[in-house]
Amino acid sequence: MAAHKEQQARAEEDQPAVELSAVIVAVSNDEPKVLAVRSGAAPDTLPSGPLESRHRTLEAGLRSWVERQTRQTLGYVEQLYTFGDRDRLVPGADKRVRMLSIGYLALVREARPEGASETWWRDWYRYFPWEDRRSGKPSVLARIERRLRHWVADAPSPAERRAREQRVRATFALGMAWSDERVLERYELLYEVGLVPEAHRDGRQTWAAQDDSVEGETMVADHRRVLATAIARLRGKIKYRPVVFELMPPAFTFLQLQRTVEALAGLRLHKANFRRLVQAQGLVEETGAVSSGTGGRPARLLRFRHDVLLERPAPGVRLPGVRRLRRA
Amino acid sequence: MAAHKEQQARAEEDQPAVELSAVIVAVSNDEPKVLAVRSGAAPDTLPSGPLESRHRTLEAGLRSWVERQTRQTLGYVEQLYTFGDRDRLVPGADKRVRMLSIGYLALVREARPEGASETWWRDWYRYFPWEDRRSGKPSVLARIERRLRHWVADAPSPAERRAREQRVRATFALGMAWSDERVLERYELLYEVGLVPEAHRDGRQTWAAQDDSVEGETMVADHRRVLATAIARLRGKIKYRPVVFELMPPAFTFLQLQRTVEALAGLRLHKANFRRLVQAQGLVEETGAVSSGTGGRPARLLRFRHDVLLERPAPGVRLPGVRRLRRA
DNA sequence: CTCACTTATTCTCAAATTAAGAATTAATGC
DNA sequence: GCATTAATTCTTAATTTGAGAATAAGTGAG
Repeated sequence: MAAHKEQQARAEEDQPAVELSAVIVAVSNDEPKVLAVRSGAAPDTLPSGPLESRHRTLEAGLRSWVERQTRQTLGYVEQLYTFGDRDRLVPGADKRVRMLSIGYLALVREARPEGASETWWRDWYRYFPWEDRRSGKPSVLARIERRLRHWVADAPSPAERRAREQRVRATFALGMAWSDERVLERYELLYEVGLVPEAHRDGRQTWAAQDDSVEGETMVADHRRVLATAIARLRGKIKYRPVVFELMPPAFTFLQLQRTVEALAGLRLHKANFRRLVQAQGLVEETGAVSSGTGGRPARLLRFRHDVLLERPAPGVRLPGVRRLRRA
Repeated sequence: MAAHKEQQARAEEDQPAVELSAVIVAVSNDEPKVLAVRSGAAPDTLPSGPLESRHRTLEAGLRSWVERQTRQTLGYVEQLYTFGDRDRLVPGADKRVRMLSIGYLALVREARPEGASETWWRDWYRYFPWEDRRSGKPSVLARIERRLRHWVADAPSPAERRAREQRVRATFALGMAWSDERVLERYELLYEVGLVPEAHRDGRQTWAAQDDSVEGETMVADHRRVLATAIARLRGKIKYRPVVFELMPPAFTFLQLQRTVEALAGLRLHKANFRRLVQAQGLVEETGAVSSGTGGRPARLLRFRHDVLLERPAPGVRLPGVRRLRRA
């Protein structure tokens, strides 16, 4: 078929560049950390590397260069998403080559000292300060909400106004329950409205002015978007698969587990109910030992029951109804 | 840096081929259908096409050739997974080029007559007969279970035996509750044990002999695996996002909606409870009209409330506890 | 040694949600 | 008008949550 041959030829000349990039997550000191690469004064980037032909699978390729480059041994690894908009150009290429980037989420058990290159563990809430509600509504949110309300009020038509209003309500939960998983939707809204510097950097026409940007550190290219995707995925996943345990040491207390989940979800949970839920699901068993000085009564140490992975349909650390803070 | 330059060079020579492939789903006559391409006597394939540089986004590229090739207008589209094991070779290429295939799930509202090429709507349970439990346990399962039990008994060591046992229990629910979402795990287990023809075709050393394969039509390359990924994703998604409505006509009855969900999940649900759940979530509203002759009392017609998309955190058609069939 | 303090662990109880099945309603075709 | 077929509404028991109180077991100061 002529059409087919033509397609073939076109496809070949298009040959996009392919890279693997990784959001590598650890939790230490009850804070969620992500591995970022810094070079000079430029914004942070996510570690990324080439796809080499000697690796049989994509995941093997990823593990290989990450472990070489960052000296981290990856535990759980999961493919996130393939990013490939045409604007993601290979920097410095003479012609417009599409950059395909296959994003991965990886969990590692502890934040070891940084690797060889300029690689650092950074609290992920630096990039998304509005996502951390563990000690009540963060102050950035007041500013964000104010600006979004202006944006809504400024809509060109009543229909558009309603649309904007609903979008803001759904993502930033004005008046309704905050949904910890809407990380990407929230970031995208801020981008479209022009409240993050990336929007201006990318030359978008936006409602907000350049210096209207809200707090939160930016990243190179669309890396902050990739990170948002990762956080959203992880926050969703902990609820139906026992992935938190990939971030825990071999033995831990209920409270440590709870703090880790809270760090990821950006929410505070009710202690007694959390315990009951985890226990009821049979996700853990006691080691017999107790933790030494945590200040008060010593806590029993737990370990993850590895057999649950094979045992039941799909257990996960469900969040026991978010604890309502007495007063904001 | 020398190392960097070397990497760059290596990456270039690796240049993998990239294609987009689609699992296009519709439900008609209460059966889940998927678009498949047949050529001659070869097994079915999923429709797929090249990534062209003129499209700004991957999704736009996908929509473009699917709509050209199959004459279907795609509604909801979501990226599934990027498949890129090195064994997926470009057929007929002289050297070993890696084939990267970005899989998409697309939902269309109705199964229109097939397009130009040899494209057909096929019941997805042809490929996965063991996934349909709407009228009780399908008969293939008896055979599958028998063989898996043998495989367990045949383990080389007690430890391996236990591992196999747990894996079988978890996926095929021997003795426990069936999990509709474990489609991929079940397929992969059958593949590894050698109970599907693909395993032998791919030249794997397996426990089962070639003619031990269980019922269920095979597909070219790893397409059956891609389809399993799609079904699993869709079965998961309907529970927390209102995607079923992408498959429904503009007006429908509760029972039609229920039958559609059942078709996807491969399970029967409790009628009254399903209704209550959907209603309580405010996913639908009455159109005012009623359906004509469905045999008995006419049902009120419903439409999807489009505003819920923007309104609440994450509504989906939750499955109201699977109805226990009185006796198997 | 005892008290104040801190965190762990267990209990309680009301409220909300779910599962299952029965009862009631409204058509259709003899 | 009656039998049949579905749709729709109700009922009831059981289970699961959400919230907070009560109790237990350590530590360090005096």
